[in-house]
Amino acid sequence: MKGEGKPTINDVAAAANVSKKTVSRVINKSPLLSDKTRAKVEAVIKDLGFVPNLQARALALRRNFIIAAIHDNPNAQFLVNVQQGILEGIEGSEFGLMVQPFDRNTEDFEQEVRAFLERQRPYGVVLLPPISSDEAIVDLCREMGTRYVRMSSIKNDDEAHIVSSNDRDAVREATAYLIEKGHTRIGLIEGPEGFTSPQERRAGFEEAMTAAGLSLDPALVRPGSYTFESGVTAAQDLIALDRRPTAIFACNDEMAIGAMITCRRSGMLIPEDISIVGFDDTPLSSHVWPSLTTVRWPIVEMARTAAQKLIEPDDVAAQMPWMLPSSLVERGSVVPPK
Amino acid sequence: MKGEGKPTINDVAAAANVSKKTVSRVINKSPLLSDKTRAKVEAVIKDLGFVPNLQARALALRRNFIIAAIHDNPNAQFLVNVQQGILEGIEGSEFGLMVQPFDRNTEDFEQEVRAFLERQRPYGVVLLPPISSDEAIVDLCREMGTRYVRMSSIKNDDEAHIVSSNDRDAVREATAYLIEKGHTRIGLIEGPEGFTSPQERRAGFEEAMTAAGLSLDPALVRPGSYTFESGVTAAQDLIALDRRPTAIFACNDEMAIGAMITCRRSGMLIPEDISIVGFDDTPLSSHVWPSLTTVRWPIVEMARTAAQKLIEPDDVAAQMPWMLPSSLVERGSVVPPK
DNA sequence: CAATTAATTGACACCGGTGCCATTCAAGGT
DNA sequence: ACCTTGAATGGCACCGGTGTCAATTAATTG
Repeated sequence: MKGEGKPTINDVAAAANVSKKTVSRVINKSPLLSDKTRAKVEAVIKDLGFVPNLQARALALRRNFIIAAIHDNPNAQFLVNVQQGILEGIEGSEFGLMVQPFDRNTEDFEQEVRAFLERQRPYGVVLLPPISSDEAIVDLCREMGTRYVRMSSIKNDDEAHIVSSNDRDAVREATAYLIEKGHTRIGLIEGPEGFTSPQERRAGFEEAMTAAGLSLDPALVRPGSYTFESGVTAAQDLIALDRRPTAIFACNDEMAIGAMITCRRSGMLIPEDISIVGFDDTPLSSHVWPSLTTVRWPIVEMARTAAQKLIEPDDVAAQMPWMLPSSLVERGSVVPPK
Repeated sequence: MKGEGKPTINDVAAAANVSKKTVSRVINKSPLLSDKTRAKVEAVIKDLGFVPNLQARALALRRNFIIAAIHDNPNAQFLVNVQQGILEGIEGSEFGLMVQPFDRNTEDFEQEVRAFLERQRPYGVVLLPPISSDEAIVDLCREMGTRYVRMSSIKNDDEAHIVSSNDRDAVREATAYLIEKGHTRIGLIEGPEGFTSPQERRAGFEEAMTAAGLSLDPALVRPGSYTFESGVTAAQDLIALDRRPTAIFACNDEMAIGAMITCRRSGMLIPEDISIVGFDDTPLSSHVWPSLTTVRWPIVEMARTAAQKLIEPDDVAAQMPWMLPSSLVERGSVVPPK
């Protein structure tokens, strides 16, 4: 083991006077190995500063030590939180995190994903919403034998490869909180159609209203698209009503802040004249004035769990929780109605 | 090439009736190959859907097809922009993007970086600020023979491994813009000490003031730490002065918005009573009211350039630009003073 | 104590490519 | 026509690990 380069398994084997296979067993924590040999080899490994070459292992094992986060243009804060969570999940392991966005609007979107998976052969992939609800991609993972976990808001099939948040419960709780404060005319700004998460949020809202014996006035339910502008538009509609709502629940923070600014611009005081609740707990929500009461998605926890499920064996992964709780973050944008 | 698994170079070689080495030459675009053979092999590759195994190549070439972004807790938007840039830079290549944050405050920070580099052996790393100014990490890369590019705001030595933005020019331009509008008493909210980028920004500010024959009133220069709160504090100081500034230049958007909110809360109108300019062009800056005039860092371009420099040969990389222009984004927070 | 059986360890091919050098073959020089 | 030279390919070891199965050694049993 003279030379310049990093020591290899052969150097270790020679120095410890054992076969390379035995060294391999040590670094793989194989149980069929005498404690004496293990100790001897470990000492040599430490002494030489040996680090197993992941590329060689990847070749032999046919799987790379990489977890890939596959996404389609989610917002920055979300993406960063997911990355943080995944990194927490793989911390202490040998895995690395690879990030790969795709544009679902291109013709050969599926081909691109396939090409990526074939090239980098990640050990597992975390599918971020909204891509996580694309069944074609899930099929692709299955077909290629790539482990995957979907981040989503509901468990839409019986498979184990999913982590979710209980948006519905959280929104029910948030709405109940408004009702408890005394609000009865509550506006709802919805999310974009065709996705499960806005549906769940709306369902939670309805459940809370129904449970409290309140009727659902269709005039108080406005469409939205998760954008600031759509929050503005929806809020303009709501405050133009004869009987304005005394509170608004917006299905995400951006719309909530759009609504907040719109209300204020038309002379209303927040929260005195109208209470507002958002969803997501973006950094924005604590920077606005008054700070926004909102629901916090357990994004980091979900991502961490997803990553852990990927690197654990199937039987262990199946034991792990798949639904993590969202929680209400009380700030300054809610008071009882006048 | 019956079987289940993906076709390998051997399958291609057999089907094309050439040696695997020849196939290797084709996929490496080697020039010493007859066009006829190349065409034949390429047809077979396409026919079989052969994708070279990057892990095997990584082993043989001793370098992984991965570009790693190494950072220490930068903000979310910045991080995402960098990722986007790097991904643009490696688009069309076989490279993947790996993201790895480190905590510079831990004892064995350097060891962690080393362990990461030894394990994953990325082909190249992009060092994000503020980690990019850590010479120990740069030395580590050099020692390990890992290619690297530093994202930073000035070129502090004669090496080629750097991409920057010309903060100084941009701030000079932005300040000149304020002066041109008629402002003469301009407040400056600085960035944290000990980093090069705030120094450059301040220098640009001073250059513009000097060039316009304006003196630099020390009372108008307030410290800041790039946080919302520090912007609030600095603005409180500035508007408490007997002769208030008619404009404020904040070294980043967060502080600018902190200043904006502080001014408004003490009854001033923006921009009528005071003009404000920020730096960074965060999404926030177009969401506040009035929208913030700011300087846009060429983050995406810098990251793209950095990635391209990594995957190109040295002589090509040396030809690429290393300083990209920041630019002033005119919005609604600046008008001439009353 | 010999015969089994279980626990350790080693030999060797193989994962799928690339580097180095030998070989083949057509073209150019004399 | 013979020798030289260069272009186009092939052969084979090697990158640094792992899987399979055989070999060796230790422990157990009748």
